[in-house]
Parts: sequence; C-alpha cells; structure tokens
Amino acid sequence: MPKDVQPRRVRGSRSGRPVMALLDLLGRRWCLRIVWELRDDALTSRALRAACDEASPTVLQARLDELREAGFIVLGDSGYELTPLGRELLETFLPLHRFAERWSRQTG
Amino acid sequence: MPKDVQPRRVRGSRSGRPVMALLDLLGRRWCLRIVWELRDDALTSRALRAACDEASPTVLQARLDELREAGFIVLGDSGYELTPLGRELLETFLPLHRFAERWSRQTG
DNA sequence: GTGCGGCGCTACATTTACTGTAGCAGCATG
DNA sequence: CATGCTGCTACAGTAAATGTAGCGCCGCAC
Repeated sequence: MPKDVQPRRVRGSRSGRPVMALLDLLGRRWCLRIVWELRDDALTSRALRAACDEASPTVLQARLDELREAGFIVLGDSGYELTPLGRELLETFLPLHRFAERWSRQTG
Repeated sequence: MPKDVQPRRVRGSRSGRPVMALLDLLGRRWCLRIVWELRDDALTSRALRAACDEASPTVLQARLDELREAGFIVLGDSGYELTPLGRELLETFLPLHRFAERWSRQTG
C-alpha cells in the first residue's frame, strides 16, 4: 500500500495557479528525469535508479510517490510506467530533446 | 561583472547527454519558474523575486547566474530578459500551461 | 522447507541546497 | 547629500538530497 502522501500545497507555489503547481512539481530533483526515463518502457524502481545515475533511493521514492499522487505514473506489473496523462505530459516537453542538442552545440 | 560561475558538470547528470544536462538544470528550484515569469516582459531582479512568491534572493541569484551561463537569459537595461535561445526554450514548454489546466481539472 | 535473488520501500547519519532577514555598493534623481 | 532604486551578497537556520545499509515480501530453484 502506498504510504500516505498528503498533497501539502506544492512547495514554493502559493499562487494556486495550476501551472505554478506543475512547474514546482517538475522543478524537484529527478522529477523531469524520471518521466523522461519512462518514455519508452516501464522500469522497476531499481532499473529506474540505475537509469538516473544511481540517484539515492530516498529521494527517488519521494518523487515516485509525488508523481503517482499527481497521476502521471503508476506501478504496474512490470514496474513504474506512465499513465495516459503522464504520457501526455511527456509529450509536451519532448521537444526539449531536440532543443537540448542545439543548445549544447551552441554553448560548446 | 557576473561572478565566476564555473560550469561544474551539471548536478546529478554524469551521462553527458545534453538533454540530461538540460533536464537537470531545469530541475532546480525556481528555474522553470524564472523562465516562465520572463515570458512576456523583462523583469528586474526584485520584480522577479516578487513574481516568484518572494523566493530567497540567494537561490534566485544562483539560478539567474546559471541561466545566464546557459545563455537563456541576459541582464539588459530593463532587467532580466530571455535571449532568443531562452525564448525558444520557453516555447518548447509553453504547452505545459494548457496541460496544467487540464491536469488540475482532472485531479481536482 | 531453505536458501537464493529480485522487488518496493525505508532508516539514518552526513552533506548539500534553500530560506529568510539583513545589508552592501553603485547609480541615478532631487 | 539624501532618497530610492538596482544587482548582488552574508549568514544563521531549516529543509532536502545523498549514500549506505537493510527491511519484509514474493517467486523460484534446489
């Protein structure tokens, strides 16, 4: 049973505007990365940890709980995977991939 | 003169893939928010602070240095503003706005 | 059944990051 | 020279992330 994670008015966002809440959620360490790493396949928590440069399991678990709470991921039979909503989210920032390539070429 | 901010291999990203570096940079506190708040007009550092729920100037300054280093923002005559590259970045995640609205309606 | 080896998840001490308040120097305007 | 703004910094306190270890659980081979 997932531990009770209360919503706890997202950190640093007292405005109440949804985009702020989202920006704040995604602005936590490893959060974007987790969604990114789940783009193709479901990953077990340990595989996800490996994919995220061996990030500490403590914070990874916290992010997984938060993302689950937000409805972006779910724990299925083959590990964590994006929900339809989570996939939608991923697609909104998939263009970042191409942008990042251009960016790194520009800054060296 | 901007204080010397060494690149310091972006935190938590030892992979070297540009998208990871970008995801990591954007995953720092207030980073996405700053870019977001600069979407329309240039803002002075103090106006930006006000826009960001009075975030502490220490970390705000750190993010501004990093974003400047990355070439996304620049300090002009009327405050901080997005560079063309920064505007490009903003546009890649502008769809988040609409997504956030749908998301908040879905989760209540 | 007993011992793997994997799973999701947690404890805890240490280190790092962020907060909040205060205040600096610089540059205009009066 | 005083006022008021700017970008930026110091510093003590608090919150978050790291790193290492290990829990209980389940399926499977022996």
